[in-house]
Amino acid sequence: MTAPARTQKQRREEAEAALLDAAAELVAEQGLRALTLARVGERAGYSRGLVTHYFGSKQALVERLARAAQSGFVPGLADLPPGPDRLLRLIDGYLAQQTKHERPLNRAFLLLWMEAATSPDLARLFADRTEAFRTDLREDLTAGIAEGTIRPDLPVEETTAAIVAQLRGIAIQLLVTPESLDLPALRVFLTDHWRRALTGGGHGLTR
Amino acid sequence: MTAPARTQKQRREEAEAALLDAAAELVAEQGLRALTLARVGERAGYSRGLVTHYFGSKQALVERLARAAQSGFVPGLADLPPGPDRLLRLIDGYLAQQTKHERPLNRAFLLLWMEAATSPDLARLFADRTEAFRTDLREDLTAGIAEGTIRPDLPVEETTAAIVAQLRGIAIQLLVTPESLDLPALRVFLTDHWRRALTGGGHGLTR
DNA sequence: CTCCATTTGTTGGTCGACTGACAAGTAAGT
DNA sequence: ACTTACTTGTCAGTCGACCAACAAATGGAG
Repeated sequence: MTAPARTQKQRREEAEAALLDAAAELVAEQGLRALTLARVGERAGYSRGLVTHYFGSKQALVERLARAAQSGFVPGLADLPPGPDRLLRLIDGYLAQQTKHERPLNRAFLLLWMEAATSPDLARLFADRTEAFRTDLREDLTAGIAEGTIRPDLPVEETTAAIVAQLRGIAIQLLVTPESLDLPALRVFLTDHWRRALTGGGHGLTR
Repeated sequence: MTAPARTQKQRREEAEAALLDAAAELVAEQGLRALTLARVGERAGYSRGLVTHYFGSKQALVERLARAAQSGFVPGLADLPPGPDRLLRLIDGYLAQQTKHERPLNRAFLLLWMEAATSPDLARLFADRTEAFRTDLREDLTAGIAEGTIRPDLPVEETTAAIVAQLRGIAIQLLVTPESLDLPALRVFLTDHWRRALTGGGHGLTR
């Protein structure tokens, strides 16, 4: 056997990825309470014992999953310079992301973040992600203030907190009762709403 | 025994209230996963069997608890007539409520609402409450538009959704990492923010 | 290159703990 | 007496963890 079908490294990585995918799916579908080691293993196409063998414990699996779930970003924003335009596109992009049959990791992120309310371990993990989110917004706001396109008396900290909370609040409401929100209309409304709020007047921001 | 210390009705009602209180405490502390029939009974000062006897099943207990948790209102608003002032006080009052070592029912409400994301039964229960919340806001907005204190082109539906989501998003963030938010500053910011947004200009609403 | 000892991947059995439900029993109120 | 409040015993199911075993891959010695 000089040329085995799959090397050990491959086998391990494939299995580990499959297990994490399965875990994300389960959380996305039914929340943490549906995440049992047996289900993860079997949905991934393996046996129930493998998860423990690789991740050590259920808690370790959840932590790994939580880290993996934090990678969700709004695409197409990296090229934009910080400023109000990027911020508005971030808002719009975030909301747009919630509509498309959300990838499991997207749903899993929100559900795990909610679980963090009653789990200090998770809370610590998610603090970073939230802070990174707010940091991006902070950059946009300070850049806008510096270039004069955002009113200088806008409270930066409070604004970032308000935006993050609003976006996540909408995302959660969409999880609970999707039909109670008109997401396309909300996208239009919120971009316009924040455009007005940042400039301080009723005028458009660009042009 | 012609004069018993407590009548049967009293005993039942006391016990039932104690059980519901205990259930709310448990959910507030650790979420639904900590809500076991045995714990509820024993924390309430009874035996583990009583919960089933009164409520029939765990699901029935959770539903009762969910209904009880929906009674949280911002006090001191009933006397105000619908309009932007009442709306702003509702926002401020809602946020103020999140600071004071939240009564268990307050926390329990949010946590159960989050659980509703992965539990259709709960989702149905909470749809009403959210709708009632939004209805109040709707009344304020339409009244303000009618009396001319709110800009007439404000999209009412989207605004109510945005406010509810924002308030709940903040409340959840406070549950997860309370220290990451400056609540007093947020109260000031948000009332001012919405005052501006409703009028459409940078002017104050009253006076 | 090949064989074999060793490591690593993977499985299924099993144990102890916990949980919800129920039923049979005791005590208190009517 | 009889109903209602309340407790205790118990059962069946589920779960996380550990373990012993088999299978596949690896690497070094001949």
